[in-house]
This record gives sequence, C-alpha cells and structure tokens, in this order.
Amino acid sequence: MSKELAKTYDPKDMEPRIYKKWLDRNYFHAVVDRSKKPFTIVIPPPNITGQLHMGHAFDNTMQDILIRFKRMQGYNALWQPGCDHASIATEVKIIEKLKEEGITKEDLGRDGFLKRAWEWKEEYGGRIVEQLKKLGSSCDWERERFTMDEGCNKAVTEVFVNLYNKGLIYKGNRIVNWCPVCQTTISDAEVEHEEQAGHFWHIRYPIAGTREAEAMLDGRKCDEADEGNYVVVATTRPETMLGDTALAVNPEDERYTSIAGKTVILPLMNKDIPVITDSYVDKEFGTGVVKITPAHDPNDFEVGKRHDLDVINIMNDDATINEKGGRYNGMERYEARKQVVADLDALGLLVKVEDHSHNVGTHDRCGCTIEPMAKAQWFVAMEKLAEPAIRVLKETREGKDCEYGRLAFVPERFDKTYLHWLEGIRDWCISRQLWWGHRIPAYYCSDCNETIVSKEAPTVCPKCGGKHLKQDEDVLDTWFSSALWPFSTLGWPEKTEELDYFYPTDVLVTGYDIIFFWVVRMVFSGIEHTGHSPFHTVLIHGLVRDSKGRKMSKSLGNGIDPLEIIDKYGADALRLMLMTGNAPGNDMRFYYEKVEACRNFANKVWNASRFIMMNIEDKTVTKPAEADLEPVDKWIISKLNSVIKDVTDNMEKYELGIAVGKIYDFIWDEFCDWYIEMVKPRLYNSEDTVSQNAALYTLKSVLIDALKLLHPYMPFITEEIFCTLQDEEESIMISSWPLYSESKAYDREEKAIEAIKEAVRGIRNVRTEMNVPSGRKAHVFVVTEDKDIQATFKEGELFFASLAYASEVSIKADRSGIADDAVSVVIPGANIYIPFTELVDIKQEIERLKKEEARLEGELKRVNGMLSNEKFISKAPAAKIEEEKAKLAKYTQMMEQVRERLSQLD
RNA sequence: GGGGUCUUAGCUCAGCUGGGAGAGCAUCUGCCUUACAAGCAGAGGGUCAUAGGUUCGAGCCCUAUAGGCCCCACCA
Repeated sequence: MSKELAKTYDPKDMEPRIYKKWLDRNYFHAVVDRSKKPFTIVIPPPNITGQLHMGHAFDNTMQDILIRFKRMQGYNALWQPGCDHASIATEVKIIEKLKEEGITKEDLGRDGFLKRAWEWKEEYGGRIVEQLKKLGSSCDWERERFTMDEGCNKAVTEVFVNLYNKGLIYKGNRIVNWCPVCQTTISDAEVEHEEQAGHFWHIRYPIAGTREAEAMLDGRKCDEADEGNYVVVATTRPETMLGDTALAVNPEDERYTSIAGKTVILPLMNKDIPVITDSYVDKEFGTGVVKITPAHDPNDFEVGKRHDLDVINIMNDDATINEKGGRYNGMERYEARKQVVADLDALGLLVKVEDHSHNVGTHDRCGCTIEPMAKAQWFVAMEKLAEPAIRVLKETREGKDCEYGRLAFVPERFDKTYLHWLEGIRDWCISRQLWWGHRIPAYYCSDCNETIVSKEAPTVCPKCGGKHLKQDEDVLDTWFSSALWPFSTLGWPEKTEELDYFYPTDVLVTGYDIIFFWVVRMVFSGIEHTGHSPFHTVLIHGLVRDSKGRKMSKSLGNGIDPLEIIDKYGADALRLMLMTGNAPGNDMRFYYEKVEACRNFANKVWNASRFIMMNIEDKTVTKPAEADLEPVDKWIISKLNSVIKDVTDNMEKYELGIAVGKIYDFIWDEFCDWYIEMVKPRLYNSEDTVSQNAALYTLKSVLIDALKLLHPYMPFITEEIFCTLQDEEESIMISSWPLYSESKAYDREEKAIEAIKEAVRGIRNVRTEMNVPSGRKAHVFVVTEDKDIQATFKEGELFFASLAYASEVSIKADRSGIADDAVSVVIPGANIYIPFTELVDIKQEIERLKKEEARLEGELKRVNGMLSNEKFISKAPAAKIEEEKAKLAKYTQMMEQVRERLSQLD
C-alpha cells in the first residue's frame, strides 16, 4: 500500500489542503453542457459587511449538501455565488468608520463617499467568501457576482425602466415609514412592531364660536365650561395634533350627529378644522372621535384623500418639529409631546390620561421608532405583480400545470406565510435616501419639471429641449436588486446560454425570516421579467440559537463563531452537527456537546477506515464470486443497499436530517459495531484466503459506498479516505452516487443475521459478560450439518466466525442435550450454543412475544376484515388486494412462529 | 384581531404516508480487547401536555382545553 491514513484524525490541516485540491482541479465550475441535466442553486448573497455566522453556516451547508448530492447523481450542478451590496447596512458601517476619523459623509460629498464605499468593499467584501470556503462550500467561484457589478446594474436599470413604462413603478406622495435615525424611508417589511406601554390622552377640542373656544384663543382656562361645547378626542400621539386637519366621527354615531359638519378649533394651533363623518371611525373605540392627521398616519392619510383635506407635515427628517408646528418648532418629538400635553393641561383641555399599550413600529436595523410621514417616494405597484406569484404556488399545490412553472415550500406550512403576505400586500416603497446603492434612473428637467425615466442618462429634455437635467438623488432598496438575483447573475437581460440552460434554477435555500424580504420578491420579479418562477422549491430552515434557546446576536454577545468551531473540531463536524436531529424549518440550538459527538463520529469513520486499510495492507483484493460471500457479507451488503435507497429517497425529499441519521447509524452501529467485529476472525485466519478476500472486498466496497453517501455532509474526511483507500481515484466529489440494486437485496441473510444479533444481545462481550473463570472454556461452539466443525473459543475471543455459516435462522431456547448453563440457537446448517444464564431474560421474551401476538391478532383481523369486505374486493385496485393478501400470508406465518416460540418458552 | 408552531427520557431534540416508543448528551455497571477511551459491551429512565373522538390499532388523524414560542395586522 502506498498511502496510509495518519494515526489520528485531525481535520485542521487536512481540510484546507483538500479544498485547495478541489479548487485547483476546478471541480466546482459548471459550464453549459446540453448532454447533462442542470441543477442550479443561487446563493442567498451574504452582505459585504458580513462575517460568517452560524446562520450562514447552516444555510450554506444545506446548499452544499444538495449541490454535492446532485453533482454525484450526474447533474450538471451549479452553485452560483455572490455578495450583496447591502445598501443601508454598508452605508451605516462606513459612516461609523468616518465618524472615527471625525468626518461625515456630507464632508466627502456623494462621489467621495462612494469612492470610500468601493474601497471598503474591496477590502472587506471578500472576507465572507473566504469564510464560506472554510466550510467546504462548492460554489462556482469563477462565476462570483456582486449586486452592484455591471451586469446586475444593467438588470436593475432594465427592470426599473420596464416597470415604469408599464405603470408598475410610480412616484407618489404617500405615507411612508420614516426612520429618523437613518434618515431614510424603509419598506413595510423592515418595520418591526413592538408592544409598548403608552398613554391614551383625552383632549378637548372646543367647538368654534363657543365661549370655550374664545377662552382658549385668549390663552386661558374657561370658567364653568360647558362640556357640550367640546369634542373629546383620544390619542396616543398628542404631538401629531399640530398637523390635524379635521376630526372625524362615524356617520352612524348618534352621539355626534349634532356636531358633524361643525367646525372646531384646533388647540395650540388655534386653527379652524371641520368635523367630518367617515365610516373608518370605530364607534366603540376611544371616544368615538378621531383626530385626522393626514401627514402622519396612514389611515388618516386615506381619510384625508377621501375628504380632500390638507396634508400638513409637521416634522423634519430627524423627527423634530418643523416650522409648521408653530411654537414647537425645533423640539424633538417626545419633548414636543410633553410640552403639548402640559400646554393642553394649562388650558384645561386635558380630560384624562389613561394607560394604554399599543403597537409601535420600529426600524429592524436601528431599533428606533419609525415615524409615518407623507413623502414623495418611488413605489412598486404590487397588486398586478402579486397575482401570478400567488397563482403559481396555489396551482403547484393543486397539482395543476401553471404557465409560470412550479413553486413549493418545504416544509409546506410556509405556503401560508407566503400567501398571507402577498394577499395583503401594499405597494412597495423602493426609494431610499442613501448614497450606497443603485441610483434611481429618473431624471428631472429643471426647466419644465418633466420626469424622464430611461436606461441612459438623457442630455436633453424630450419635452422642452432644456439641458438642465438632474438625476434623482435616491437609491433603490437593497432588495430591489436582490429580487433579480436568480436571473441577473445568469446574464439577464442578455439572452445568454447560461440563462437559457440554468434558469429557472431549482432550489432556493433560506431562512424563514426572509421569506417576505426576498423570496416573495424574487418570485414576482422572476415571473414578471422572465415569465417563470425562479425556482421550483424553496427549502426553508430555521435559526441557530444558543444553548439557552436565545437568538444569537451581537448585542447579547452569545454568538458562536463558526470559524472557531471549524478550527477546533473541523468543518465536517460542524456541518454534521448542523444537519443532525433537526426537522426542516425548525430552529435548532447550538451545543458544544453536539459538535463533539459529531467530531467523534468523524473519528470513528477515520479509524474504521484505518482498520480496513491495515488489513488490506498490500494484499490484492479481488471481487469474490457470489458463492464465496458469506452470510454476514450478504447481510451488510443488503443493509447498505437499503440504506442507499432510503437515504436517496430522503434526500430527494429534502429530508436531510433523516438521511444523515440513517447514514450515521449504518456506519457506526451496523458496519463498525457488528460487521467489522463479525469479520475479524476471518481476517485473522490467513489460511482461508477465499473467505478472507470476500471479507476484505466487502469491507472495502461497503466503506466506499458509505463514504459516498456521507460525502455531501462531510466532504473533507470522505475525500481523504476515499483517495487514500484507492490510489487510482481522483476525487470522491466527482464519483457517482451509489444506486440501489435489486440483486443486492439478500432478504434471507438479512433476516438470519438480524436474528442472531437479537439472540446474542447482551453476551457479545464474552469475556466480561460470561465471567469465564480463567482457564475454563466458554460454551460457544458450532455444529454444521455438512461437516462437524466444532470450534471452541478461548476466553475473550469473539465467536462470530461461526455465525458466517448461518443461512436461515430460528431461535429457540432449548436445554436438551446441552449443558445446563447453555441454550442453543438452532440454525439449520449451524448450531450455536450460548451460555443460558446470559441469554435474553425469558420472562421478558415471553412478554415481548405476547405483545407481538396481540399485534398480529389486530393485523390479521384488519386484513381478514378487508379481504372479506365485498366493497373492498370490488373497488380496490388489484395491486392493493395482492398486497393485503401477501400481508395475510406473512402475518399468518409470523403468528405461527410466535405461537411456536411461546409454547417452547412456556 | 388573524395565522403558524410546539408540548415525547434528567437536558436538547428526531420520529417522513397511522402498525412493536428513538438519538445525542447526562446517569449507572463492567472493560485500556493490537481500528478507535474522541472507544467497547451493557443497564436504568417516558400514562408521547390534558380530555374526548375516528380506527382492529393513534406520538402521528379530528375536536376541545391548558401552557410556551413565532409571524402577520393602520383600532386612533
């Protein structure tokens, strides 16, 4: 043997070495090849500001597993990588950095700032890519893209102009979510609602012309005021009253019929405002009167539109009150609130203050309270775009052929999240008051105010011929470009070969937390611009939490750095840990113990392989004739065969955790703990070279297939062993996926060995469990029918050699003809005698058999019932009837066996 | 207010279309047995949240209840 594995498993140097080998050989690169079926995944582009965290590790491990699996299955697998410019996140970071230098972005100016941003991108943008490589990600790095590279920019402009021309993008003055800290608009998806304790202030608005109104206008409290001359309004945000332009009551509300249509005086501003009627007002809530502030509340904005009210924006961009707020001009919003309340109180207009908890919108990035404000912004009209995105999912679910392709969530329950969001969707505010991002391709003529939206910057106004054109200052929401990612990365809007071949992509893997931000927007964009849903399956995973179940976050400082874990335990162990014992879509907790267990598994695989190689040494192992395979060989081959089938099925259904669990159990329990142990005596017996060769061959071939199954999960260790074991092989990652084969299903042998395993449970460790006094032989011997082979085993020696002769098994406890302290496992062709005292507890066995008997009775009753049911016989498909008949026969036979054994035991 | 999800061993969680309750860790017992002590052979430990229902059979399906978590939502 020319190569051998190091004595101890140590991933630290091995993993980078192997990754480099893969890169050098260009295995990750996929080119258009019409003779092969493509399988494509686009990576959720990590932010250039990002550092690899557990969420990335989880997400990318899943993608890598799918890609490696499909690649081995013979697909032309493309994993398209790239990064996101992350408009606001990056801009905030750079501003922070500038702050350290004592400068602001305004000091630099737009161009200077962008220069800095690009420098920053060059410096840090590649960091996360390098980190992804440590995980083993088999992305096609040659195709790495960036949301602000030339091609993506082109796609963004194309889409913007197209949608504008179709009337699906418009500029409108509407209520937007304004973040006073970041000083930009944000979309609805970026608002987090938070329950906050607040107050409900009841405020009197005096009716115009009354004595009470006069008093207020004079700036004094009214003596002996008549409550009938006031209208009482309840509000949670009293400072917004500065921008009130009406009060509203429900037209059906009898309490207020007399005042509807009257005019009240807006306190503090001393302005006449009307009392209008609108069915939006809920009679039951508050006082039944609502103050209408169209500039600072989305509902009020709508009411204002219906009644043609003025929209008075009373705030500056930093949420201080502006000049429209009279004497409150310049005050911070909460300070203004206090002052407003105090002033109202002084005027005797504050009726009461109630405690009231209500939902407050906060910015998901900076956490500050967002301020709804009326502003002129760019929007995407969503109604028309949402409809096909809803349809494609519904029709896929109903099994219909949809013209837009297919779309399904795994697990299915996220269908509802997706649909619910789309069905209630509002127009998407896409303009951001930032510099880092795709600048909006809209130009304004300062001569005639014309708006020009075009791919190329116009030099002359098409309307007036003026040359004073200015581009819109705003940039687009980051997600506007991310939404195009599945096709912009493949060359769209050009009609490239790649686009034609790899698009639509296959699977999108992402966390449930960004379904709204990203998945939804990719789907409607894909359909709108390419006519196709960009992927047929969305595989959703949960969050990785800390061991206490908390979200990992910077502020809590409870994040666990995947790179540290990789450094200590290896990427393979981390990957396995992330995939084990977790159901799709569910959150998981991170435990060091779990990683350790996974590292131990890697060690196990390593050592088993080392054992096999040690035994092969320089022997030539040839494929044995089937007749030379012994029952244990057939048993493990058969076991592996069904594992191949199950694992493949599970993986096709994206049940990655279940699949890897089966591989783990097979390798550790069946292969290492049973097969290798059973086969040892044959390996050590150098006389029977045929049997030895069969064992070695089986060991080697089963190991190789098991490694292949494991490879998507643990790419590094499997590669190392695979290539060490077989000099002639280049790499496991380009080897072919094992296939289930009917001819390898050895049912008889499987049954036989399973029965033996059951029979010897508890006594495998002869030396310990039998407590054989030194010098005495254990009663373990074999008698075959053909020739009397009687083997006695020394203490401590395993006796599995004998089991190889078994072909059919029935087990019975039988003391006749054997020493008192032994029972026999009767195997036609071979008898094994096992010390009686150490065999399975007879009482337990009887109990077990009785349970089995009861179960079988139930089964038989069911099957008999079905088969004697005329309706069933006449209506059920023939195959189903056959199946049930086969079951009947099987259960009948099993029942006989159970009863026989019961009678023997009694 | 609407929706989702969870409740299974001491802990963290699997359990795919209903058919003899599982894993890892922890605990206990015995082992340094020349692949592996990062290991081996065993053991203990669960009314599968509660109450009903469907079924020959329910952790799984249905209904209700209790508790936990999450998402969505413009009641001022």
